[in-house]
Amino acid sequence: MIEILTPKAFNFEQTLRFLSRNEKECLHTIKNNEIFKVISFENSLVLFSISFTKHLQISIHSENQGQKIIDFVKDYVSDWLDLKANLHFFYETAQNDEILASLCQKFYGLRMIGMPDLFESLVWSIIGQQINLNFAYSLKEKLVQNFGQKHFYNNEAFYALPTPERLAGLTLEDLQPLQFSRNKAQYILNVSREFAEGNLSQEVLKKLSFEEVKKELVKIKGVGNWTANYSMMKSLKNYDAFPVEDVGLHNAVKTQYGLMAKPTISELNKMAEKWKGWRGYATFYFWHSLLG
DNA sequence: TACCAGGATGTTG
DNA sequence: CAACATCATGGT
Repeated sequence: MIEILTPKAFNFEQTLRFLSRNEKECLHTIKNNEIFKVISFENSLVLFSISFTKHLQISIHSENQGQKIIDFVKDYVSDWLDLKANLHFFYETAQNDEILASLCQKFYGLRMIGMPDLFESLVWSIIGQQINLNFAYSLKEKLVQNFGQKHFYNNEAFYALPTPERLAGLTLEDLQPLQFSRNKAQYILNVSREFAEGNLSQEVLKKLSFEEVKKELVKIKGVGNWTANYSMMKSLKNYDAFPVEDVGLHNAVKTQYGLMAKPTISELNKMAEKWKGWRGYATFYFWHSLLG
């Protein structure tokens, strides 16, 4: 058993609530308050699980339990659950906005559940463009089950995202029967090829400034402002990345502020000035409010 | 049936 | 830079 100490402001209950938001989610599984996930490490799959009693307990359910794997999984979990952020500064900023402050109180200790793998967040956000979330999960499930990596444990299948190389080798005709629109399929192929050919990598982007990273991402046809900001907040820990075009955010803001209509982009940009420095984190809290 | 859904691209003024 | 048209799939 591997233990990861958690900061004071850490709420495992809300973490589970977020990770359970859709039954079709196929890149992790939750059973009895334990989170299972398969990730790829040095060309092999590693299944691990996370439970919580006072602190996080990690179990690795693969043959290889070497120290390198343990360290890799610990880093992954710390990144995924965003254990290193200092929420104090976010909550301090939130005091500028009564509505956000009340969400912070309600969800105290909720951390921005991310996607440590940039490729995953790009694929997922492209899938989610312009369609409802439930259908998006359904598309992701088909993509993963058809082209992803399968790992068996106790006669149960766990899936990992297809590699960029696997998806880069596909054609539109492979994806359209799965109900991907032609544009959506093409956008996913575009991103996959950028990664597979080594034109785009998380390591290189980490060295660039906020604006430089966004510029690199938006170069890819199919990645616009929303997708770039989504991936930057979920994978690159840009806590101020702000997907202002997000319909879910619009709905949440309308509800939380009691507005008659959804805010326009420019209205929302103005409102979000109060969250500056933490606009991505604020967005995540508003999204969480949609779970009811 | 028209409109909406965790948008993006391209054209036009 | 803003406003619009177009894309294209499923749900209500």
